[in-house]
Amino acid sequence: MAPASAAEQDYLKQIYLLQEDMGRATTQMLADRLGVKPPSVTAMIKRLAEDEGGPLVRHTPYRGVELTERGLVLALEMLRHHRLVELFLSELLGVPWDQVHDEADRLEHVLSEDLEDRIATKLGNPTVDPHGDPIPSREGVMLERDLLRITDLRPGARGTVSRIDRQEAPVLQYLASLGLILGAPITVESVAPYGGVITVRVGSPRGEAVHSIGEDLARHILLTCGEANRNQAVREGTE
Amino acid sequence: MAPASAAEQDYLKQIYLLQEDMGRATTQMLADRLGVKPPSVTAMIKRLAEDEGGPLVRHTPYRGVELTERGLVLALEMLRHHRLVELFLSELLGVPWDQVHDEADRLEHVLSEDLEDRIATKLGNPTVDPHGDPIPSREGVMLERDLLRITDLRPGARGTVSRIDRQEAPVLQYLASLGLILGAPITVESVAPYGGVITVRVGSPRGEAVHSIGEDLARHILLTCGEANRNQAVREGTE
DNA sequence: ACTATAATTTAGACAAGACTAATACTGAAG
DNA sequence: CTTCAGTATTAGTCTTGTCTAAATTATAGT
Repeated sequence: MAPASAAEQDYLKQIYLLQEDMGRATTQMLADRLGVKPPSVTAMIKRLAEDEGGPLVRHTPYRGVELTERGLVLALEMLRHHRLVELFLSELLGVPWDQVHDEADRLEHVLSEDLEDRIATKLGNPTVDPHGDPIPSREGVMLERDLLRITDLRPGARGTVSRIDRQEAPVLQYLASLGLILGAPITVESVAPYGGVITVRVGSPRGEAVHSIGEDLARHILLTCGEANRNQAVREGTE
Repeated sequence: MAPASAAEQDYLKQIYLLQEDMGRATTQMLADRLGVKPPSVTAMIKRLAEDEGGPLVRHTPYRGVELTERGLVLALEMLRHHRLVELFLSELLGVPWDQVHDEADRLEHVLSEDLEDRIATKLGNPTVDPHGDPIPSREGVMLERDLLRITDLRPGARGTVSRIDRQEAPVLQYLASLGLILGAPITVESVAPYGGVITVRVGSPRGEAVHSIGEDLARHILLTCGEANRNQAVREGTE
């Protein structure tokens, strides 16, 4: 549909992800995530902003960048490719959890529409990937799920790990070693008042292991919580 | 093992293929196959010849180019990737046999060694791809098969289609429409003396359709022939 | 042996993407 | 209101891989 180089696709995807979880995308943040120096980002943004066939991003100098409608479509297409491939590798080839992300990062750019469709069909048109991240539909729509970050719960709250919003293999390995994998039931034991440390019990309500997790990491673990917990579980200040 | 860009990999693969089926690789032939102009080929050959870490090709100006040991290893690795992917797409995702080539051409460059292994294992370490082309082993060894080109048979000879040495989708579609697919039994009906046209009967010895095929195309259809046919089937001049 | 044609290579240009060094802007603290 | 630290941008360079136009070499035909 739209011809964009692999590099352009990477930038668009990353701008989308930053908008989603930081609220905005700055030159610096993009440089970090893409493993590139800031001037390279500025240069690419310029190219994306004056793409023949319409701008893919809107750039306010010194103020950051945001996707246009066209850019969003391409970003979501990449995200769909990426997450479908992750699930495909995991389900059909047994690639370990923590490795699918890196493989998918390379494969996503060379996936034809036809192959995308075949993979989606083979997997039964899935809506989430192996990390619990939502897979956009062909039309760019993602399933809304009512998830809460561990950091938004108060002690005593319980839930099931449903999404992990980090992709670095070592981080995922570490979490898995604590039993923090998709579907694991957990209970928040305590939240250190200023320390930024959260203690969770992993497994059945009264069994298993208890682990302390830094706030930075805990923020990326999302849970589904039963109705019971939902109302009073949210910390103040989150609204 | 060796870092080579996608473009370099394409050149090495194509040089290998040309050496294999033309005996040598010239600038022009490479330009045609790679969809590139001759000066680009010369430039790339120069780069391949003075690769840091040892030359990948040997170039005799105006005389063509050939792979070094190092270049051969890389070429075979690409060929393995390509053919494994073809089979994978065909077997596990039902991609039609005339399309797998083009998909594989893009995927071959982003396949990790780990993924290569997983695919090979999943497919039972296959030795031929959907076109009957041999898949090199991890060590770069290919199964030797005793195949004869249709053009090397004389009238009356019989055999089974076992390899088709063309990859263009329209050509493959055409052959399939004549029933010339892997495993089809055929009989050579006649060979026009100077015309370059060969007539074959497709299907059981006395049934089915008869088709005329140009020599250029027929040369790319390889057969397994029973012992009976083997000895006297070979045209003179082939040794 | 000589010459026309075809194939090859050289020369020089360009686009994509990245980098470093230098400059400009923003925002927070005094 | 000024200053300073941090972030962003510009300017200029490099590499990869491609192109066109021009020059060179090989080869086939007489």
